[in-house]
Amino acid sequence: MTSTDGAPLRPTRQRRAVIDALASFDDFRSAQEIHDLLGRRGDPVGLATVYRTLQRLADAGEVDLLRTEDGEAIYRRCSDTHHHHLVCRSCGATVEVEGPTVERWTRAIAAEHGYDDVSHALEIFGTCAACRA
Amino acid sequence: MTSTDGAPLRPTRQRRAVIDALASFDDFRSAQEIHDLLGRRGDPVGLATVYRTLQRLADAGEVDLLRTEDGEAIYRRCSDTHHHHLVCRSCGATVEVEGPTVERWTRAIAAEHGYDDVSHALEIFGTCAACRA
DNA sequence: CGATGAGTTGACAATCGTTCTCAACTAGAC
DNA sequence: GTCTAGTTGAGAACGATTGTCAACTCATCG
Repeated sequence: MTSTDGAPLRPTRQRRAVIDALASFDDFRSAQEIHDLLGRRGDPVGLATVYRTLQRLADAGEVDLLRTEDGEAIYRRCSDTHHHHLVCRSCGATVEVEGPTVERWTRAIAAEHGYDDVSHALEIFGTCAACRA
Repeated sequence: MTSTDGAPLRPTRQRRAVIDALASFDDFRSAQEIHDLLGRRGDPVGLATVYRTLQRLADAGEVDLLRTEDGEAIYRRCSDTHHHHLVCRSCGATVEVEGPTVERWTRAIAAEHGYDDVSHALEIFGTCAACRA
């Protein structure tokens, strides 16, 4: 928990493998799915290591971490600017969206109630054009 | 999963106990905390029953279900209108907030990307006035 | 009142995602 | 090559949640 960050973070085969995997898909995947993917791909990485790596990346803000309805953690590489997700509830297709509107609104609402040091989590769910057909 | 709803839902001591417990606090609590609370209060209800009851209530929209950072489910009774939560990240104090701004924004963004049948989840975290001191 | 049957309960086992443990194993610095 | 701190993987451990199933509770009907 002491993300004192001083950690050097060595570039190992395993870390590279996980990062490569993340680069190979555009939707959110669970740690286990990524672990399986690596195994099938012939670049096996221990499950614990996958979890550890994903955790580090998430801490560093290099991947997004979401929770499915039943609390499972799912990951996806992401751009480093603050943004939200528009996720298709049937096929999982994800679009990163952003806009000052919500940012402003949440800050205002929080201030109004005396809350400080504000952050927020917003996910939008819908049915994408393809799935509607 | 077939929430055909036809279920009568008998008002038992246990169900009443859980509902009473929910009425006795204003922040989000985990199923286990509620289970403990009931035990201490001398109105013991089996853990499985607490989970089952909370689930039913959540399905019926009578309680809000949130996920903590580490994926644990936490519950709280709620008003039945659509709203969001402003949660103090240190003491858990919660304020229900709502406003047309976000609703409008999310719908617009979704439409812009061809997404239909939109819903969204927004939680705001911050430090409340009391905790800042 | 007693029989009946569907809904409900609770102790406990079972799942399943995730984290921990720890000895063996690097990657780089000297 | 030697050292040392960081890293890895197999498997155990954990913790929240769900499943199992026999006992129980109620409302209803005779």
